[in-house]
Amino acid sequence: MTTINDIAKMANVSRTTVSRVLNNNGYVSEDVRKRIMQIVEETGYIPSLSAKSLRTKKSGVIGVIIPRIDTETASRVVSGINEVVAKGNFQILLTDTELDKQKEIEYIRLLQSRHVDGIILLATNVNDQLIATIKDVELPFISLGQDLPGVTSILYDDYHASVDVTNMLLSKGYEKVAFIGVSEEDPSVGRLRKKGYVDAMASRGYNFDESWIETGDFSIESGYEAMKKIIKNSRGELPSAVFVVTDRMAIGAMEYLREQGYRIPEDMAVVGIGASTMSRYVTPSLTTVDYFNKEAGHRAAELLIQQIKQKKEAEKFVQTYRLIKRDSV
Amino acid sequence: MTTINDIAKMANVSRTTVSRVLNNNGYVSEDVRKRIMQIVEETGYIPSLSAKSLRTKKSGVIGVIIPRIDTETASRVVSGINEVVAKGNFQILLTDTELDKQKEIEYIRLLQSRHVDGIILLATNVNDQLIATIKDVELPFISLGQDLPGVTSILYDDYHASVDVTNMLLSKGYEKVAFIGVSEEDPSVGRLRKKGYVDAMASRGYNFDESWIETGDFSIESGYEAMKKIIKNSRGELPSAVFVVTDRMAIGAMEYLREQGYRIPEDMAVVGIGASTMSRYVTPSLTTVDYFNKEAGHRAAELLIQQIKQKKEAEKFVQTYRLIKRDSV
DNA sequence: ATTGTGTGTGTAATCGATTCCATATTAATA
DNA sequence: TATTAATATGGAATCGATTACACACACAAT
Repeated sequence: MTTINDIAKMANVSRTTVSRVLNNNGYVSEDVRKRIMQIVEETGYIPSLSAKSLRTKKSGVIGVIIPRIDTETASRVVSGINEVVAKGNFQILLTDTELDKQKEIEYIRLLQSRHVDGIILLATNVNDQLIATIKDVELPFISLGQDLPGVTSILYDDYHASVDVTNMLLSKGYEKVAFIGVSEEDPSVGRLRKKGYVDAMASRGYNFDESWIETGDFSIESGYEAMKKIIKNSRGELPSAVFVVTDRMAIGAMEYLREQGYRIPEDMAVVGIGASTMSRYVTPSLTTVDYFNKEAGHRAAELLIQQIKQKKEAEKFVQTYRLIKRDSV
Repeated sequence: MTTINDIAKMANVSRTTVSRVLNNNGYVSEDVRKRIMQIVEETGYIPSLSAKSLRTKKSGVIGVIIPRIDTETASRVVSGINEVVAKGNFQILLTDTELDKQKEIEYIRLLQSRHVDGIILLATNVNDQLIATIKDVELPFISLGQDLPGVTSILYDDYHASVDVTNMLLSKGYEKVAFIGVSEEDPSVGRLRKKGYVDAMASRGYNFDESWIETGDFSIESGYEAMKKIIKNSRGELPSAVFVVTDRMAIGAMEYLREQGYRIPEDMAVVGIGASTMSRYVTPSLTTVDYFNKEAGHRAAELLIQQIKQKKEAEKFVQTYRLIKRDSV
């Protein structure tokens, strides 16, 4: 590998001058600049970013921590992040926790040791150790999708989206709305979305059966199983609609209903959240909520880059959402 | 940030000794080792990987170049790669070309300057400049999905998969098989898959109309448009089946057929490639080919890590595939 | 003639690790 | 007892960049 010293020698100047040319600062005569640039071209020299990073404490890399890449939500977010950071000549160092909470913390440390300029975290849970670690690393930090105290967070409006969905169902005359959620360890998807449902039901004076509420684990299969349980448990009084907090689980639920010969939406309406590509192409097409994941990624990246440029107070941003009405309701 | 020097000072030893403890090599007394470890714990010290990388010429990072993250194929591959490299304590530096050929080359250079230990490339095209660049960087390198001369490549068996799909359709009595492909600039998806179709048709003695062949750009919409064109162009003699080289485009084609009131598969059978999640949940479920993308990712990562450990000659590996028969045929 | 300012370039310290080499102590072997 | 080997530690060079500081020169202003 050619180094800055090699270039300097070949151009008969000091490495300082070469550095000046490369970084476009300080005074350099046009003559020398040209000579150096030519040698750089010829040799195909590329500066070592490890060395640069060691010296400048900046890496041009931003760390992204996600629970799983192979979900549409995550890949959309990452795509959004990438579009923005690439413009700022940053790269993404991607880490995937595979839903392991402990790894969220480990990876924050790891990214710190790699001198990333900032971190975007898609957390699946919130706990004190996590918050403490984030504080401790003292890096520009964005939480996407979970409200982390003291940390700039970009939030989906889980509560209101959930209220809207439930109200929409109630308004359409589906009085008996079942619910498939996820573990309440996940404050956004688990707790808030459920709270929205519960509150909306209560405020409209509908009482609902506990047996209408089931929990899945984000997978299609778990949606299928949850639907099965709901049907099994509620013999006698079948719900007329089911609100599922993710599209994938909703697809699973639909699958079960289809298998059992229930018509959607005549026998049971189904609503999901996520606006997955699939939701549009299943039959019947699935009513869902678009969370604009890619835009959230954009936003996160923009905010992070701002923070990298100058430190800021923690802020909270709530993304808009949009109810997409389709044929499953 | 605490550095190795701080630790050394606190423990009253030289930084050499600290380094020995941290890297578990050379002789260190149990006494000193414990003392150092305790201080490391207390301070939460993490070694600077930039410094380490500068000195050792290894970064523990592997570069991944993909055409788009927000496709199921790519995210599965990345997930597969991640599962393997994470075990070896590597991280992924992700770059997304957004289908820009020139960026493939740029990113190889960039990753080189970041001292990645190796690169996995999901190329969309093959050209001399690309090959030359790969040769030039002299890094462990894996091409996934395209056969790059002189480069270790993991290949999907596009040709035979395509032959099989076509034969399967012909055997089932669909004699008039239309085809929706992509640009032949993409040797694997564009050229090989088409060749498989053409050869299979020819070898069975079926002649086919050029008007049955259309080209899309991987998007669902382009599949829709291609299907529309085929139907429009072939008035009089409608094909009885359509072989679409990606699931997404196949879904688009199905959408058009449904809209126009054609029954699938009675009026027109449809086959895709990719085994996307969607393919299973659309109605009718889509017959497709599973390319085992995640496993391909595993394989790529394993090979890369092997190559990082010791340089090897370029090899070619062909992945298996599996025809998944569903209701669209 | 002197001082100041804008240019242009180089010397050397620095970032935080690893590692070669030297040295000291202790234990084992001849 | 002398010699060798194993164990334990430190000094200093090194990786490849950036940057504070110093210096030299040209030209304008005083």
